[in-house]
Amino acid sequence: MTFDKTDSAGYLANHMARLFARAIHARIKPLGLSPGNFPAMLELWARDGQTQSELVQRLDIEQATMANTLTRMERDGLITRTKDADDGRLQRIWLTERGKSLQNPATEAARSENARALQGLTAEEQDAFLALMRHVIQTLRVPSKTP
Amino acid sequence: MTFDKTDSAGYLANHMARLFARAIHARIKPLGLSPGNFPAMLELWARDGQTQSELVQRLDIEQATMANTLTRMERDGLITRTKDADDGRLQRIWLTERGKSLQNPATEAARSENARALQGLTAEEQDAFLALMRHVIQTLRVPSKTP
DNA sequence: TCCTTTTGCATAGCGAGCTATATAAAATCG
DNA sequence: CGATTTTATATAGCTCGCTATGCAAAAGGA
Repeated sequence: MTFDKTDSAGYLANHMARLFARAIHARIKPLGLSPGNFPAMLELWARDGQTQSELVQRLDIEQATMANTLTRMERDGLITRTKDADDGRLQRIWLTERGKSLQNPATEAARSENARALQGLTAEEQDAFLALMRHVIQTLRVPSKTP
Repeated sequence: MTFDKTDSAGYLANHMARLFARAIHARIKPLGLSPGNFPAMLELWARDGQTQSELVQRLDIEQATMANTLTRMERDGLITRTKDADDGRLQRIWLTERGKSLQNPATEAARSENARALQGLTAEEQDAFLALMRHVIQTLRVPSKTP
C-alpha cells in the first residue's frame, strides 16, 4: 500500500501552515512582530486587558505556550502584565502604545498575504476553502477516542 | 477595520495544522514516532538510502531542520547515516529494521486520522479540499516580492 | 474555621521549525 | 596545478508548539 503525501490532509495542512508562517514572518518582522504573537495581538487589539486564561481559551493554545509567548511579548515591548486587584491569581494583559500602534500595519500585512495565498481562486473557491478549513478544525477539536 | 481570525486563511491554516499535529502525535507516539520525522520516514519508505539534500528538496524543509531531525531519528533507532563512498560530502540515510517495520502501522494511523478529520465532508468536498490546499501551497511557494 | 480542591500562572524540558554561520569535500577556473 | 567557488552537512541560537510539574490564591465543604 502506497501513501502519497500530496493526498494526505495532515501533510498538506502542515506544509501550507509552514509556508504561511514563512511568508507572514517576512512581512511582519520589520514591525517587530513574529507569527507566534500575532494571534494574541489580534485578541488584544479587539479587547485590551484580557487575562491570560481568556487568551488561552479563545486561541486554543496551551497555557504554558501562552505564558512563554507573553513573556517574549513583554520583553519586546508589545504588552505589560498587571495583577488583578480583585483576584490575585489573574494577570491582565495590556497593550503598550507601541503594541497598539501596530494594529493597522500588521493586519494590513496579514490581509495582503492572505490575498496573495488565495490568488488564482475564484471568490466562491476562496469562501469554500475557508469554510472547509473551519469545518475540519471543528471536527479535529473533538478528540479522537482511540479504542 | 476589523480583522476576523476565522476569515483569515493563514490563521485557519495554523490552527488546523496544530490540531492535526496533536492528533497524529497521539496516534504514532506508541510507535516511537513523532510528527516531525513522519515526512522523512515516508520518503525513506518509498526509497531507502536517499541523501539528506534529497530529503530537504522533496519535503521543502530547511537543511538545518532536516539535519536536526535526522540526528533525533538516528538517536531513536529509526535510521543510520553512512558516508557515500564516491562523494565524501554525501550522507546517505538508511532505515533500520525497526524503521522499516513501522511503515504499515504508521501509515495506517495517518490514514485513519485523515479520514477522521475529513469526516462529515462528501467525497467531492474532500477532493476539493485537498486540491485547494495543493493550489495554495503552489502559490505560496513562489516567494512574494515585497517591493 | 480549617482543610481540600480548583483555578491561574510560571517553569523545566523537549520537538520541530527557522536564520546565520562554520567546515569539509568536490568542482571549477585561471 | 593551485586558488576559488560551490555543494553537502553540521552547529549555534532563536521561536513557538507541547507535556509535566510546581506554587500561590481563591473557592468550597466538613
